Amino acid sequence: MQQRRERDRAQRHELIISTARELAEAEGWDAVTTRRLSERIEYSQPVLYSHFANKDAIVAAVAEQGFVELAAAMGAARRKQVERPALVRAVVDAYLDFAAANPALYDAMFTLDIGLRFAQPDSPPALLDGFRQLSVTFEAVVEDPAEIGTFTEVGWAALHGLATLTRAGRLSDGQHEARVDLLVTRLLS
Amino acid sequence: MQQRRERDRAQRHELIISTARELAEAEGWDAVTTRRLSERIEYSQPVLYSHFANKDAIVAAVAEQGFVELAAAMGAARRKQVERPALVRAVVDAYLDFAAANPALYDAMFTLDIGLRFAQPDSPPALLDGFRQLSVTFEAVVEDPAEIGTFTEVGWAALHGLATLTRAGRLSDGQHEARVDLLVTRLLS
DNA sequence: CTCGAAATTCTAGCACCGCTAGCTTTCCGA
DNA sequence: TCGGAAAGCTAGCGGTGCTAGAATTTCGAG
Repeated sequence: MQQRRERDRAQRHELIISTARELAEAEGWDAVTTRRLSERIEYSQPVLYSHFANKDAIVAAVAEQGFVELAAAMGAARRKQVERPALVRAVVDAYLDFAAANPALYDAMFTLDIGLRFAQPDSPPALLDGFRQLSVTFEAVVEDPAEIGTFTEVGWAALHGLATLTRAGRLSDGQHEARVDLLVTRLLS
Repeated sequence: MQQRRERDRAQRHELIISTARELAEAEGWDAVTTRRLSERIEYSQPVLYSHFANKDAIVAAVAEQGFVELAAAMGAARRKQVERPALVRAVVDAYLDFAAANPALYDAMFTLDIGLRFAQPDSPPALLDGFRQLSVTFEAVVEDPAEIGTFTEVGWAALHGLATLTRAGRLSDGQHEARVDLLVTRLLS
């Protein structure tokens, strides 16, 4: 009985997150208002606030889901390729494809920038996992092991820059392959 | 007489832009509301709308100012250094220093992402100028001239990624130099 | 089965947002 | 000095995130 209630509550918690995500992906984050969101889940606004401290916390929950999925996508890509040059390329593609396929989700993770810190006790494990997926991928191409951390950060920054500038329409169309080729051959090999 | 009025009007136009910029830099773009802005310039809200179509147009005007200044900063750095490795490094530093020194301005240029397109007739010349500053800088380090455009886009993406991730506090502290070194030696040389 | 406290949910409202219709004031040439 | 034009303001619209307090539902004790 008590458990039944907690189960229902957890279910509604997830419903809020998935509904916010769908609405954002369909119409952008500006369309995700507490009114529209509460309407969609068929509860009143205050119910949202019994699950989350504020709207930012809802966005942060969506972002965390994104980090889990991004880490999984890179992990899957890594497991499919073992040879060196193809491996790096596969993970890079996985990252950029993820960003392109889930623009609103990627916004929640990076652009909207709720106060999610890295390398803090409160930062979600998925966030560190994603970083580690990149790190392990680059291990093969960097000589000095002490350099891996820095190398990963620079590689990640390059990927993030490509993802955001592409989304903003600020890079020339039809040159995507050429850019990724250049990045992988010059920086990541 | 008529001219006097036009001069006053142009002056107020600039006042709006600079006030918006100062307010954003001091308290973030969330604090830049039409009410607070009109209060600061000591006119009522509708006056803002006699100069700009909407609030986004004000942000876009600030962003354009940013593109002018960024292009100038890179140009100045380029003119101070002529030797090859130091040249690239100087321009890269100029870019990252600019982003770090003017976070709200950089947000207006890239993150807030008003509908500013690149390579369109309506895109401000300063925007193309900035791209050209990078392009000219990289000319020396890329063999195939046909590759310069792609090379510039990738280099720019890496810089943009570093700037945004650094601002968000998502890269490890105290490793900035190491990251820039790595980027310049591996990608941009 | 009934009652009443506790848990849950909703209504209604706050202060703020971007934006604008329409009134009031100021300007300036005839 | 006057009157039309230009300029600026007040007040308000529909929207936002968020919340106090009222209304409802739940559910165990008697």
